[in-house]
Amino acid sequence: MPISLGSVQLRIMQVLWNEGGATARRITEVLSQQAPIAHSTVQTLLRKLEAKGAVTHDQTDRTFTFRALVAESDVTRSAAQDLLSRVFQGSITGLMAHLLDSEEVTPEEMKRLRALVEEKSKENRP
Amino acid sequence: MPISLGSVQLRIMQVLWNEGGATARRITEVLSQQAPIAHSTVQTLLRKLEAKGAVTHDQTDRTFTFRALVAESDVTRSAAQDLLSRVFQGSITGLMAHLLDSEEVTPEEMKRLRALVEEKSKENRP
DNA sequence: ATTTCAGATTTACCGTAGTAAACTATCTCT
DNA sequence: AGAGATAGTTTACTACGGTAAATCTGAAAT
Repeated sequence: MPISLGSVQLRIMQVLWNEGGATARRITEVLSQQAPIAHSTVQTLLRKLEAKGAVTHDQTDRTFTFRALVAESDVTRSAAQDLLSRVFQGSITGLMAHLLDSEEVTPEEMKRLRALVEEKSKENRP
Repeated sequence: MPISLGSVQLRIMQVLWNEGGATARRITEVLSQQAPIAHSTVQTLLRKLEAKGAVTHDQTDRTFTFRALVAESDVTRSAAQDLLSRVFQGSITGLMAHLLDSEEVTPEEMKRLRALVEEKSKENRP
C-alpha cells in the first residue's frame, strides 16, 4: 500500500526529512514561514501521520520529537509514478514535453537534464 | 484557479477527450472495462464536473451528451506543475531521475526522450 | 393501457485532509 | 502559591471525492 499524503502532510514530512527530526513547534515555525498555520493543526496532522505509520516520536520531558518512518524517495517515487500512470498513461516523454513547454528551465537545469538522459541512455544499452 | 480533478473524474475526462463527447452510459461502459463502476456514480461525478465548469452537455431526446470544457493539456500541465513544485521543489531533473530509476523504460521511449531533450536544449541556445 | 426500461435527479453515506478552538496537564517564574 | 506559558489531547466542523441506492419521469413494447 503506497503511503499517500496530503499537501500539508507532505510539507510536514519534508521538514522531518530535512532536519532529521523535529518537534511540532519547530514544524509549525517552518511551515508558517510560507503561510500561517495554527500549531494545533500541525499537531493534528502529525497524529494522523503517526496513525498511518508515516512518522513516529520519541519523548523527552513533555516534548515529542517526531521523525519520519517512510523514506523521502519512496514517497516521491510513488507520487511520480502515480502522476505518470494516471495522467500521462505511462508516457515519460509526454510528461517531459509538458514540463519543458510550461516551465522556465534554466540552462543549468537543461544541462543536468541532458546529462541525466544521456547517462541512462547508455546504461540501458552499454 | 487551476481546475483539479479526482482520479475517477480524470478518467471520465479522458473518455471525453478521446471521444470528443459521450453519454453517461458510454462513459460507464468504458470505465467498467477497467473496474466495475455504478452508472449512478458516473452520473454523480459528471454533475460535479459540470458544477465546477469542467464539462457541459447538450440534450437530444432524453439523453445528455457531455463534452469537455477544459483542455486536456491544461489539466495535464497543471498536474505536472503541481507535482513538480510540491514534491520535487521545481527540480525537473529530480523528477526525471526518480522516474528513470523506478520505471521500466523501453529503448523506444528512451530514444524519444533523448530526442526531446536534445531538441529543447538547442531551442534555448541556438 | 400497463408494464418495463432507461434516462436523469435526489438523497445519503463514508473516508480523508485540513482547519482550529477548547481543554488538560505540567513547568517555570515571581 | 498563583500566573502564565507550553505541550499534548479532545472535540468539532468544512469540503471534497467517491460510492451508490432510491426515486421520478418519460418512452417503448406487448
